[in-house]
Amino acid sequence: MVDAAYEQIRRRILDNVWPPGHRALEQEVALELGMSRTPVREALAQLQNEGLVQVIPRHGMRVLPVSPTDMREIYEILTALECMAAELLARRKPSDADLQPLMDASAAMDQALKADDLDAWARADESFHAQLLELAGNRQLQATVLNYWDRAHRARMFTLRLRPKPVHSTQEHGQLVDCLRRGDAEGAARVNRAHRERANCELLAIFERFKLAHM
Amino acid sequence: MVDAAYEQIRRRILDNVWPPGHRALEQEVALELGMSRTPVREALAQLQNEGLVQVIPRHGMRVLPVSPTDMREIYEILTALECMAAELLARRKPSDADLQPLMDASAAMDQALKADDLDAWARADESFHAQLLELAGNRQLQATVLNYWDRAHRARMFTLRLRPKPVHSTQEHGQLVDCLRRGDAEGAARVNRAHRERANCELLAIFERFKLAHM
DNA sequence: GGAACAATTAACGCATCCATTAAAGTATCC
DNA sequence: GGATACTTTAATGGATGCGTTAATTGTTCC
Repeated sequence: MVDAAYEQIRRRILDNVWPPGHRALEQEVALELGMSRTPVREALAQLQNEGLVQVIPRHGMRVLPVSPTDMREIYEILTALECMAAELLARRKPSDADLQPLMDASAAMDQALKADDLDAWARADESFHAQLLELAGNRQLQATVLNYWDRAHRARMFTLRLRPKPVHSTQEHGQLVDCLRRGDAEGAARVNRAHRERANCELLAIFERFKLAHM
Repeated sequence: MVDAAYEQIRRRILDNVWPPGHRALEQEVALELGMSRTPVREALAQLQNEGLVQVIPRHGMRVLPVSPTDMREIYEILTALECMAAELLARRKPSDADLQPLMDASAAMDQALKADDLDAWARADESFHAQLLELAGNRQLQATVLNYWDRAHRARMFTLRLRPKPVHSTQEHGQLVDCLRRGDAEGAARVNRAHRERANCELLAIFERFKLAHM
């Protein structure tokens, strides 16, 4: 039941049903989820150290906003970790069959872009990076990166429609897959890093411009 | 009180008072810490997703061993994140005053090595890396790295007296500080990476050799 | 009228309690 | 003698209750 509480609260936050700044008492959350305070407490504690909410004694929980500073920090970390994932994968000399999921995701991104379906594009992009992590074969890394993705998720969704069409991404993903296929760890890290840094720049610029500090 | 429980359990684990594999029921832990099961439960949940214990329904908690695979994964992550920290710090063009704590820690390591005091050396080494993180100025990074350190702590302590005297480390730390002082981000990352990879190799080799899989 | 102090309310943190369920032990049957 | 089914035990997860404490409101004094 604590899992149910965790998942439901997490979903509400990620989907902006409970927007940043939203407050609720333990009791209110418990009532809404149809359970007692105990599992809610545990779920909130969990979400707190994942950085999604803050629990303030006597004031219940508060959905944490993501400041531009947070975003910068998170993207710095994600860049480092994902480059590492790319490098690890390249070192394993993956076969084409191994890389198929990545190519599928790339193709899906392409198609979504042609169809002008940004949501589908975002899903495919996420899938690409998830597959990359999966293939890198470091479970701890995977867990950590997934957590940071959660933290950045809302901001990404906000900027999705504010930034130029992600035409570069497909090409860059292609380059990355090439490096991986060649087992070129250095290259994979470099390409992925460039990809990430460009994307991060774009995002952060929009973020600052729109003064989305209140997210 | 949940904080007290968390700290006490964590200490017992890190100090090997409760060795890897140690089991205890919630009730027993609660009794030992002089509190009820509720705060213990919450502390254990926390420690579980930090990777220090596992909570098995009906069998209480179990102190998690660290397998060679875990160690490899953890060190991979730590390498990536610490290189990033070095790079970030170098980019900020730190003044000599900023870098003073690092040089102090380096000096302490030197001194401990001369006095043949491995524990003091380990503390100074930890302090060096902690300062590096602090100066890098990314809070999230700091929290994540500290967590991974905890996970690797026991293994490090075990290998401390099994590996050759860490004479290289001082020199490498010196090189790193030089890069930082010059604001040479690339160099800082490269030096730190080499430093980490060498140390990791040593540790993992010992780890495998002694079949410390049961830790 | 404003500020300070007191009283009341209510949210939280922990303890306790209870229902559920899994594990262990025992007895019976093959 | 072994295996299966049933009983019993005990640990857990969640609910509830209670003491503590902080916030708010009301009252009084300046």
